[in-house]
Amino acid sequence: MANWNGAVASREELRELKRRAALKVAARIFNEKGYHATSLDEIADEIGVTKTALYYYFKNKEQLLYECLKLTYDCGQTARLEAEKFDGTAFDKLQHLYRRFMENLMEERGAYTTMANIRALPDAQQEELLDRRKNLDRYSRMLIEKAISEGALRPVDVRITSNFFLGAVNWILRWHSEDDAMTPRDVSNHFLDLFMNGIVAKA
Amino acid sequence: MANWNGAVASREELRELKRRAALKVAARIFNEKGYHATSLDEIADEIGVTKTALYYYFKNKEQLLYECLKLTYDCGQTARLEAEKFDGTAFDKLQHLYRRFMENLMEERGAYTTMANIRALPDAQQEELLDRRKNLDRYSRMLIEKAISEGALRPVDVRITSNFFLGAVNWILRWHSEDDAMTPRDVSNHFLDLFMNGIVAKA
DNA sequence: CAGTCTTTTGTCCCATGAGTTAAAAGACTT
DNA sequence: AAGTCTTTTAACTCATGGGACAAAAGACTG
Repeated sequence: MANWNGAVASREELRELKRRAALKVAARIFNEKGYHATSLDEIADEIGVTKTALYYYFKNKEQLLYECLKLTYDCGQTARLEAEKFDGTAFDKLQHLYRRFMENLMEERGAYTTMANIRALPDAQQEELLDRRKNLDRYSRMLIEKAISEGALRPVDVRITSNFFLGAVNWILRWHSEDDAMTPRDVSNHFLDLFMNGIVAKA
Repeated sequence: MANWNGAVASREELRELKRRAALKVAARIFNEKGYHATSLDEIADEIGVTKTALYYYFKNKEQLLYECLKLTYDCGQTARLEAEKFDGTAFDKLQHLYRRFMENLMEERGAYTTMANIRALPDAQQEELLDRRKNLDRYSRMLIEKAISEGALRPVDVRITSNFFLGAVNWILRWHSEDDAMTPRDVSNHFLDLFMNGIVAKA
């Protein structure tokens, strides 16, 4: 009974689990202190191994950052893919896109490397990540435009509006912590409400 | 005619001018690459002097960052002070606060070190800057609260709302460049409109 | 133009931290 | 228990960059 599977992880599963754990720690410290200010020794210490052990799992420091950032960008990407599949008007899709995006960010908090400097990466990886962001932004603008032409939204400037909300969303992780009184759901609801309806009292 | 003043700068004025210029360059590079990834040699090179010359004007690298950040936080602070003096309802003051804040940020672009890591600074300076931010946030919340009780705003969650808009504003410098088609005025007008009225079409 | 500031430079020191290598410690197989 | 993987470690190299220092180059005064 070498391995009554499901309970015990295989070699490769174990490896993957350890990678994940390391990424989570790395992401947290990168965010607290910044990429360049964080030493591999520090990350390793926090995990409870030595620096060299990290090199067994990751090619180098850049790779570590790259994978952290990828996890972050996945939050937006999966939200986009979900919204695309979603059946409804552009207005519905827009809401879905941002709701899922916000919730992913707050839940996948381990990946919170939103603020780290992409420029630390080699050009190729930089471009890949920027492309993803661009896709999200493009999709967001497209939906806004469509929702306007459908009459659901008033004729706002698409670029400004998209940046407006993306900014507010990206900022969330700066003030919302894991143990916040408000759940991710609460926050995303409120944000959507503000985005859609503004704050002035209706006459 | 040692110095037909007004045309020629005095020693101290000259010194101040050079400090300013250095800060502007430093701020730009800190933002592009991050504080820790920027070497003093690099900043000095860009200015056209040697690293040691910088030490004549600034105590050390931290000081450089500190002063950059101070300039950034001044944008919010002056906006707050202006708003406080401003005569009008809480609603008017709120608009004024954010309008000036946004415009200051976009105009004083040289100080764009918003995103740099405050944690690189010694605790004392860190606290000082965080206090400033807190003051701005507190004032913003207070105005929102007052404007609600005055009936100008609907009863939104004050904390969420303040963070919502501060996020959108702080993000501006990530996408708005000096030579953008939209002037700071345009952007701030549009942002205020979005903030106040939201995007859904009125029935 | 000698003497005294102020500004800038060239050169050195030294800590930090990324990445390498070879060997040790576990784990799994037969 | 011997042999062969996989995982972790200790010890080293080496480039980078912050900061110190003393000397040089300008500028202003009498």
